[in-house]
Amino acid sequence: MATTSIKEQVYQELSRVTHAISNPKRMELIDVLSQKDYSVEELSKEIAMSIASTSQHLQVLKSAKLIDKQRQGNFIIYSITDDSVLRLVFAVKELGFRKIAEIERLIRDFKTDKNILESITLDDLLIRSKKEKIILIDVRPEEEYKAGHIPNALSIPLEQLQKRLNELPQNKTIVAYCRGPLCVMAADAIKLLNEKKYKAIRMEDGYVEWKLKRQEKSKN
Amino acid sequence: MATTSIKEQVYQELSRVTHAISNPKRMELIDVLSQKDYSVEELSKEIAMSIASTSQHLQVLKSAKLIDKQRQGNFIIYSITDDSVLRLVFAVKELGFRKIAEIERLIRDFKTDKNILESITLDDLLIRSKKEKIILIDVRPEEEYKAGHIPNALSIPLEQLQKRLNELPQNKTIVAYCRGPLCVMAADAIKLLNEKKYKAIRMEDGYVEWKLKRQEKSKN
DNA sequence: AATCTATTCAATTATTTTGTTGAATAGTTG
DNA sequence: CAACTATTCAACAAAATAATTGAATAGATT
Repeated sequence: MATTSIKEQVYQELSRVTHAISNPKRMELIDVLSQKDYSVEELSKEIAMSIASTSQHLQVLKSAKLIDKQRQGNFIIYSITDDSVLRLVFAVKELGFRKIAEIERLIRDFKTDKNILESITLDDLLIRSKKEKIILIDVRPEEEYKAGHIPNALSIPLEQLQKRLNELPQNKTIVAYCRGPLCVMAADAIKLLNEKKYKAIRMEDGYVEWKLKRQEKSKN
Repeated sequence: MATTSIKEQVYQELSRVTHAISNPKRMELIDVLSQKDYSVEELSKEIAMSIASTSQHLQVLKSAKLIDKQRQGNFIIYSITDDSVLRLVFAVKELGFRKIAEIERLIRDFKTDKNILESITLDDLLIRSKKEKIILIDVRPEEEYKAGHIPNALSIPLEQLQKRLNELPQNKTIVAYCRGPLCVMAADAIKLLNEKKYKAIRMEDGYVEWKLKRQEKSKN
């Protein structure tokens, strides 16, 4: 019993995984990388942090095997190692969103602030789309859409929405989604669409949530 | 943009959850509590740490809403708040066991050390039990068995096994389980049984793993 | 081969975390 | 209601973490 037991060593190693996600910025990095692979420079902009610090956080994530890297020309591109990382982050959010009162309050404030009166989930979308014809739009950057999107979704990045309004029918319900519950893009899209008298609602879930849900269903 | 955005605040709050499980001892505490509710004193013994430190760790887990407490007579009994905590820990292990080479090595050493030549999973058990009659025994402390166990399992705590050998048939396969992959109890039981010429194998999954698997199936 | 540039490393400082010991607290039981 | 005891708090020292700046590195391009 002089040496640490194997059990303790395993817990020690496991805590490297949890330590890696125990920092807000690193969690945000994983969230961004869940949408699409990115370079250090792009990630640094996305999480509003110096390149050196971003790189340092990426090292931590890499050593915990949560992300991989790969050179592409001048850039080094980081990516999520596999879907078990998505499931881990999903489990954290599932717990946090439901149980931490402070988070519930923040999300409520967020919705009030963005004037999000109505929003639906993936399940709601499925049910509604059986009753009526729904136009589903993906307002994330086109690159993220290309990397993967919900079937039948139309790619209309937020910054192009104003110009491309004519592609959308006034008489049908439009559902917009982006990166997920914490992302503002879909909310901004809804605001614009509502001003232009479209019938538009936000979906909180994004592509990653859809992907995880689909996997779960196909497993049984 | 002077104040931190809501998104940042949410990540900050979420990181309290991940921070709570980012410590080996706290992770072990959750694992123990996953089996059954326990008092501070009992937990302190179980994780081999001073009562004051154990209590301190329990505070952290409580403030992240991972555990609850409740007084029972002279004792304060801690418990897992709900199954989303089990799912979170499961996700961490799923990732760690599969991806961290160091953990794989430790588990391999553990099996070699304990001379675990053969071990099966829950899925294997299901398949095998359709072909032949299998005796499933739960070698955890009786209290944990009472708090919940796999259906049709017989409770034979490890320390009673020697005395109660006569309850087990020599001609059938015996499968023993305990708290899960990191627990030594089932391995010790197998060793004893094999010495006594029983045909016995270890199941790596425990009650918690069974519970999660059942939920997943019933969801779809 | 030399230059260019994205990325990583190194050193530093302020802050946070961990585990101990011993004292304080609060709730129960006789 | 007094004594008891499990639990928590407080204070401390050692260790680890986070973010910055500026220098070094390692590929790619010309």
